[in-house]
Amino acid sequence: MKSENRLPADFFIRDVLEVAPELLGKMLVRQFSDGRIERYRITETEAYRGIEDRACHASKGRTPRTEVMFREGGTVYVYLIYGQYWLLNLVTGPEDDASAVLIRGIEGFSGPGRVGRELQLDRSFYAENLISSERIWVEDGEAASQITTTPRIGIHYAGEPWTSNCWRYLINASLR
DNA sequence: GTAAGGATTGGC
DNA sequence: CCAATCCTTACT
Repeated sequence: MKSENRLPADFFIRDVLEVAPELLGKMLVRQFSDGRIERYRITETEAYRGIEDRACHASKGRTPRTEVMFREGGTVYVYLIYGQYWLLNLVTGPEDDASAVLIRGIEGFSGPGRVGRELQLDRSFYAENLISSERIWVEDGEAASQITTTPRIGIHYAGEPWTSNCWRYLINASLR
């Protein structure tokens, strides 16, 4: 019952530009340490596409931090930003395709830092397997009826065409 | 060892 | 628009 609707690995082992928009409307599920299970509808995502994408962390090479992005899709990539926020990414594509989707918003919580805070993420979630994990996974949900796209946020340093690519996806034009 | 900078947020 | 905050990375 619990995992009936859990998305399989195949969902994530595709081009990040397909996965990122399709994640809108899906349910991000978190089982906390006290056993409480919460489900959050995904409302905003961003695609980071491989080593050529200058906005993608993997463009700086395979380091201890980015290593998980090079793995097969279906795992978690978390990292600490500004020394205070854990940002949640879902790795996509086949092995050696260093792409991932940044979860920028879930229903009730707007902004990637707030998502990580609500989900109580920390470094122990690095490389967590979304297919087998007992504390975080993704379930199917009602597809988004309308999707808005814009350039990605906070990557001014990346240069063209990366700063202009509309790789940010939102439900119902729910801009913040 | 030291310094620079960041896929943010919140406040002015 | 700007500062807080502190870990990661790239140097000296």
